[in-house]
Amino acid sequence: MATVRTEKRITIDDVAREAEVSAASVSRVVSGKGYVSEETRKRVTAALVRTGYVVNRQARGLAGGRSQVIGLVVPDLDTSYIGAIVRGIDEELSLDSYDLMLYTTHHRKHRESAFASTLTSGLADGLLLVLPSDPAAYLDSFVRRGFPFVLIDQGGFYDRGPSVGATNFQGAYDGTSYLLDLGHTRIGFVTGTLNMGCAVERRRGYRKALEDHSVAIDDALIRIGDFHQPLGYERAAELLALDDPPTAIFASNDDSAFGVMDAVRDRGLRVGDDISVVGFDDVMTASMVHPRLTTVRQPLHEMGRRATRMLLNMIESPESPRERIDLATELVIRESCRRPTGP
Amino acid sequence: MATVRTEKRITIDDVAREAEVSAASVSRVVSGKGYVSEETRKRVTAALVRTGYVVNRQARGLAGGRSQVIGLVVPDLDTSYIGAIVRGIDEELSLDSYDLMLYTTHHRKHRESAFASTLTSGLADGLLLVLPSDPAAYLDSFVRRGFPFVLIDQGGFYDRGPSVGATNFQGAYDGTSYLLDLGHTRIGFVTGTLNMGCAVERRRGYRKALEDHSVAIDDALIRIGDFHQPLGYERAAELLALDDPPTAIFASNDDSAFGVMDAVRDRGLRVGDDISVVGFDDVMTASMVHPRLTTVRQPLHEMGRRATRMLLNMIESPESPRERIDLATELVIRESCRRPTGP
DNA sequence: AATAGGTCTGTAAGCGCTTTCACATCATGT
DNA sequence: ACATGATGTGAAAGCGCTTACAGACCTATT
Repeated sequence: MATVRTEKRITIDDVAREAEVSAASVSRVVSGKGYVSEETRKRVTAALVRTGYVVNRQARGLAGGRSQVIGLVVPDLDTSYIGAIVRGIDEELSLDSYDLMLYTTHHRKHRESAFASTLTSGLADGLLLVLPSDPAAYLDSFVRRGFPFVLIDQGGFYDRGPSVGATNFQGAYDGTSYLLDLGHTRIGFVTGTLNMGCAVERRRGYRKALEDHSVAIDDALIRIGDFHQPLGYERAAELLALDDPPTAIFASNDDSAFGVMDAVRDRGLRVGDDISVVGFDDVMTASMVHPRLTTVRQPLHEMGRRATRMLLNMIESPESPRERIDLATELVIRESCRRPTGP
Repeated sequence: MATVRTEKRITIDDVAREAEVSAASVSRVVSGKGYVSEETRKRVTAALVRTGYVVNRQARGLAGGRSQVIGLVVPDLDTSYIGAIVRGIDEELSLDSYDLMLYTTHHRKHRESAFASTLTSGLADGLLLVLPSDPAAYLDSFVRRGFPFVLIDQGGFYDRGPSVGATNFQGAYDGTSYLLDLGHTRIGFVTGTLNMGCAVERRRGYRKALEDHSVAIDDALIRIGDFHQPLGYERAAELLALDDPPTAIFASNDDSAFGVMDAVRDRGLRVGDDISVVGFDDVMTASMVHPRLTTVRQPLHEMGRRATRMLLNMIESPESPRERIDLATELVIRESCRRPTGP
């Protein structure tokens, strides 16, 4: 007898034979479009169950249908920042049973464009880009070719495509204002990577808040960071070593803020009591460190969802208008800030 | 004039026409298999460049070739633990220009099997599963159908498939021994999720080390955790509230260890000086907390790479033997442990 | 000189699906 | 009674690619 090696794959024709209808009818039942009589639907559904049919996505994609795949390009997977966004994307996608193709650029720009061409050549129906390093030429080509895409947290550099972001300026403004209202006047600021729009916006928010509260801007208090903990530590250490050190430090994201907290502690000071610290993002860890970090919450999860919903809409109805939305940030007050102790 | 809406997609026939050869020849040049004369190769290559052709993966997949996609199923993306593994996978994959299809189960088991059927129905050439919650029936069906897959860090529950993991037992043994050698005899242990093989193995390593050092096992010192920070905090708090509290605590992973550290601090004790803490994994943050965490390093990145390489081999040569490998862990000594202070 | 085999190429047959299209059938409005 | 349109169905044409397959042309080997 022949050895049973790989069970034969069940195709739409098998189902059609089983239900004694044409493959076209099966297709109509499965995809839910076109006219099908109640009778036929029943027969096919039964046959579907009996055979255990699973549609072949490749064939479907090829035949002109959607591939039901969307591509996601992210810089990396190391931060829970990305994790939160992806969770949102994921949720929304599974609602419409789309699949996710993941591309990690690791900040190497050439990979972004390489992915772009693969994905648009039939593999994906649309593209989500998180923090694209420098919204390069390929985005324009998407626009030209009418290929659906949405930028997430791209922060203002590329303005010809739909995007969802957060109110970075306002968030930083709020965080800084909170510190000012507490009575701080020497507030250090650790920026993010300044070739990213959001980082620039946050610095702008910080500046504007000081201005509005008639506090002079001291450039010595503004240090350039990179959104990561080690450099946050470094910058905070520099800030604290100043002759006239700040009484509070606002970091451009939580990761940096954790670095700042470490630096404060390593200098023998207490976070909160001696030096107030504010972060940005509100990643999960922010509420787990001690003292729990006061931070500007970005609705990352929601950003993921909204971007996905937007993309899915664009795919459904290509004529829908391209939006650009910024979700509201929110100051989350915890225990890392106090009134400054008088000299 | 007709409006230019979407630039016509360039197919293999376009290239063939441009190079004045048959589509078959183009295919042979692109895929690099079959005989092609130098002359033809040149012509085609030139045409390829001129037209900017990108192969349509769906069509290639359908036509019987590989889809050049591998599926990855992970529980979530919140931890840098997964991030490290994915980075390894990613690296190895891009070497062979494979693409990654990502599925996040969020620990919901039914999603695992749903993904399994989608992926195996033509979408992916192989599957990588990180920490499959409970290596269920679908794995058996993979085996039966000869569908290539590799389990990552699955830790011993399913033994019919190839896998790559780490020496969990030995790692825990080493960590515990280190603490014992330092002079600790009352060593608390916070387990991971015990329905996971690795968690069980680590507990076993802890026990064996005590045994080998002739230290009695006190079950009151073993608390069940879940690999996450909050429960780590909880369990450590319980441990420290004991009448005869431990002088050291070994957490089954770094995340829990961070919780333990917080609990120690919140009880007014110093990590290291008063209570030694050891973790497992060596995620990036472990070297960033204060004091820096002594931990058992798992080569996560390497695990990702090896698993991927293994999978790719299986895809290439289906007859290659199925391996099960465990990569060595390594104790990384930092500042979170001291000799116990005598009473 | 005859045969064997390697090299190279194009034709054509699908892969599994969706989607016209043409053709039935049926309820409705006049 | 008839046109009208909505409803339902299957045959067949691809989607863009890979891969036998067959034929043509070359060496080598007997």
